[in-house]
Amino acid sequence: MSNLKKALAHAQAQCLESGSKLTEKRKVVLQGLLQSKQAMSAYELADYCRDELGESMPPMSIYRILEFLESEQLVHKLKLANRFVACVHISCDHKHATSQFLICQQCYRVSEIDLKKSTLQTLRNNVENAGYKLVSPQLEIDCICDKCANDEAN
Amino acid sequence: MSNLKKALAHAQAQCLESGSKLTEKRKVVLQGLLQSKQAMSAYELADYCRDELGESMPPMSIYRILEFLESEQLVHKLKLANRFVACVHISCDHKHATSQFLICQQCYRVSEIDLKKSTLQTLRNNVENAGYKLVSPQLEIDCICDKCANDEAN
DNA sequence: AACACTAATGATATGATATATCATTAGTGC
DNA sequence: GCACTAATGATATATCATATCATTAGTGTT
Repeated sequence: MSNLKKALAHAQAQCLESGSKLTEKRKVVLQGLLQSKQAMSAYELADYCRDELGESMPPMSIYRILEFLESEQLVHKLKLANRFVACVHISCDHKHATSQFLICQQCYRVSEIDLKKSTLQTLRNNVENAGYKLVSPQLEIDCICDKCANDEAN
Repeated sequence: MSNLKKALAHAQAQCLESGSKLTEKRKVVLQGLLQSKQAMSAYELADYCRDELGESMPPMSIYRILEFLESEQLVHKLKLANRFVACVHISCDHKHATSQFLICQQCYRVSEIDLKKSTLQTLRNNVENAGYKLVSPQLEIDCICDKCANDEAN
């Protein structure tokens, strides 16, 4: 079974478990994100689904579906880039830790890596000392990927 | 001398030093941000300047001026919120460390606090291990401020 | 003062991201 | 087959941002 199929199967199972449904359209959107090498905007994703996956949907539907997928933790919204990525842990069974997203500001390639508990704890302390509460400890960081860095150098 | 005046004087001095000018309009925009309790979008700031400071400017000018103020490190752009804040260190003489921004996602109140060197180093290591380079170590975090948290509870 | 040069701002158009709202269709249980 | 709810479509519009060209204001030179 391909990674893609495995991921989609996992997604479907997870939706079932949470009492929701991974409809055909939702599956297509998720597939689009899974296939993409980069984070995509809703509009880019709409184009991709239409052109590459033969499923045309209005942007509004894409947004709604992304919202659904986010609520199922199958997709993450990156506020720093106004773009979306599939969760890398989509095929994992265990609950995953808080993520840290390294976002190439040039090509929108993204790495989702685990945030260490100790680092998270440090951040949380900072936040509370300042009179705030953490909402989403999702950490997004502006980076440049090695590939783009090399391209720039040349 | 009021804090506001002090900050503006500092800003002016700093611009002089860097060979640029804090024009009247730029000063007004900066003043708007300094007076505001929250981060503001460019359009909100345009309204504020017009309504409260009697200086009407097209949004395009606001964006340009914000870009200028950013380049002078007098203002920070918060990508997480698509909004702008005045730098809290605007009246400091020393170079300040990397900042961490705690952003109330409800009212856009923002705290700019220092990011500890050790935390920054940890993040930098994570990033490099994943094949990325840090671009802007400015850390923006989605929070909720105590006030909004209390309001919610009631 | 007249001129040339550059920096700053204005005006206008448009692009990109996102949300609100109402209509329609598809699925589900009875 | 009907009633109900969930999902999607259609349309409009809000919100954030940039591109581009025109105009104005400041500066230095003569």
